[in-house]
Amino acid sequence: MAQQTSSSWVKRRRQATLLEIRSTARQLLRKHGPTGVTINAVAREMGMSGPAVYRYYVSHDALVEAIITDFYQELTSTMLAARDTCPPEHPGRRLLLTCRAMRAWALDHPSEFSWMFASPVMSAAKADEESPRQRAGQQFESVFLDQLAAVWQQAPYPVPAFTDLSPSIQQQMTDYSARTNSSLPPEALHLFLSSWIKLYGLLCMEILHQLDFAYTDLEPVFEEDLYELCTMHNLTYEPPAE
Amino acid sequence: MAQQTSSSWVKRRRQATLLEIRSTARQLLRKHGPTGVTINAVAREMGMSGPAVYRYYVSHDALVEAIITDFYQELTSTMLAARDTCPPEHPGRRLLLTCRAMRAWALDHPSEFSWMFASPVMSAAKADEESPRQRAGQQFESVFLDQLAAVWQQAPYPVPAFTDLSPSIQQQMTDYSARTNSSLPPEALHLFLSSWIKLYGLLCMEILHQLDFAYTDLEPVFEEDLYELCTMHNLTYEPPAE
DNA sequence: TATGATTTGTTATAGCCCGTAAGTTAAGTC
DNA sequence: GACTTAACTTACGGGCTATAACAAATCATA
Repeated sequence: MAQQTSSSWVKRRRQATLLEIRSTARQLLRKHGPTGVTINAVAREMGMSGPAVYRYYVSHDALVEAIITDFYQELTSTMLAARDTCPPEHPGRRLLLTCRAMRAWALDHPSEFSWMFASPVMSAAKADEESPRQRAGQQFESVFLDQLAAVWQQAPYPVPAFTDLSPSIQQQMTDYSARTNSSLPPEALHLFLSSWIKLYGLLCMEILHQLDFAYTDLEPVFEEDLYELCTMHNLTYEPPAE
Repeated sequence: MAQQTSSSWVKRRRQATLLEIRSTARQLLRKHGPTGVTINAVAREMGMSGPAVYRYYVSHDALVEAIITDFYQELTSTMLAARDTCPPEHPGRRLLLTCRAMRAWALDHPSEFSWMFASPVMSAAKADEESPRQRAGQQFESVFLDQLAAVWQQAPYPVPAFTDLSPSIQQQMTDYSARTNSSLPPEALHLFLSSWIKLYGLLCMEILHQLDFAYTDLEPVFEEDLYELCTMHNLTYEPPAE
C-alpha cells in the first residue's frame, strides 16, 4: 500500500525542486520569450536530463499552467501588500495603491504579464473546469472588486438604476451576484465591472504594445482613468507619491 | 542578366501559391490553434513536401507575419465596407456601423483576432522597423480615428482644454499630431484615443476570455460603450438593426 | 538490519518541428 | 538546342514533447 507519510523533508525537497523548475522556466521566459520556455531547456539549465522534469510536471502544458498560477498569486499578493501600506480607514487611498501596484508589477514583469493575459486561447472547453489557475485568476480579480465593494458598502453612493440597464445585463449581473454569493446589488456590480474593464483593459493594451503607435508613456493616461474612477465612486483622487 | 518580365501568368501562379499557403495556414489556425500552424503541416495539407514552402516564405515567422497582415487587411476592409453601407451624410451612423462590424468580425474570427492581438511579444526592437504588418495595423487603427476626426472637423464639439491635460499627455499628443501630420488639435486626439482604448480594450478582453468570469454576453456592454461614445462625441446613438 | 516498494533519475526512442544543402526536373529564354 | 532559373524533391542536423525501459537511491517496516 501507499505509505501515509513519506518523511516530511522528502516532501519539502520535492516542493523545492518543483519551485526550482518553475523559477528556472520563468528565467527562460524573461530571457528568451515564451518559445524559450521548453521542458528540455529547463532541464538543461538545471543540470538534469530532459525526461526527469516529467517526474514533476506531467506535461509542458501543466508546467505552463503552474507558472501562470504563480504569476497570478504573485501579482495578487503584491497588490494586497501595497494596499495594506495604508490603514483601512482610507479605502480610497488603498484602492489607488492597489491599482498602481498592479500597473507597476505589470511594467516590471512584462513577459509574465503578457503570458498571463495572452496565453489563454482555451476554447471554452477548458474554461469552466476548475483549475488552480482559474482560482488564482479569480482571487486576482476579486482584489479590485472586493475593495470597490467595501467602499460602496461602507458609504453607498448613487449608481445607475437597475432598470436603466439593458435587460441582458440585468440578467447577467443577477446571475453573477448569485454565483458569487455577493451581497451587492447587481447594478453596483456592473458599475464596478465597468471600472475594472476600463482600467485593466488599458493596462493590457499598454503591456501588449497596442498603444505604442500613439503614446510613449501611459502613466498619465492610467492616472486619468484613476481620477475618473475616484470621481465615479465617490472617492478623493490623490496623485501618486514620489 | 535578370529577365525583366518573367511571363505574367507565372507570376500569377506564384501569387496563387502564396495565397494558398496562407489560407491553408489559416485553416490550420482555426482547426488546431496557433501551435497547429506549422510549415510542415501546411505543406502536408497542400500535398507538398516540407521545404518547398520555404521557396515562398523564408521562415515560419515570415509566414506568420504575412498571415497577420492579411487579417488586419481583412478586418479593415470589412469595417470600411460596413461603413459605406451608409452615406457620408450620417457620420454617426457610419461610426456605429464601423464599430459593430469590428466586433462582429472579431466574434466570427476569434482565432484570428486573438492571434493578431496576442502574438506581438516583440521587444520594441522589432517595434519600430517598418513592416507590412505594421502598416496594416496602422491602417486598421486609422479607420476608427479618421472617422472620429471627420465627425469632429465637420462639426466641432467641446473637448477638454489642452491645458487641462497632464503635461506629459500634452507632449505626447503634440508629438503624435506632428508624426501623423494631423490637422487636429492634440486635445481632440487624446479624446479620440481614449474612446478607442475603451472600445478596443473591451473587445480584446472579450475575445481573450478575460471577462467570462462575470459576463456571458458582452454585446450589451459594447453597446453601452457605443452609447457613451456617441454622447461624448456629439452623435446620436442608434441601437443596432436586427 | 535486511528486504521490498517508491521515488528519482538515467538513456533510448518515436514522432514532429525548423531550416539548410544538394540534387532533380521542368519551364522559360536566347 | 543549349543555358538559366524556378520549383520541387530527398537527406540531414539539431530541438522539442513524451513514453518506455532500466538503474540507483531512499524510504518503511517486518
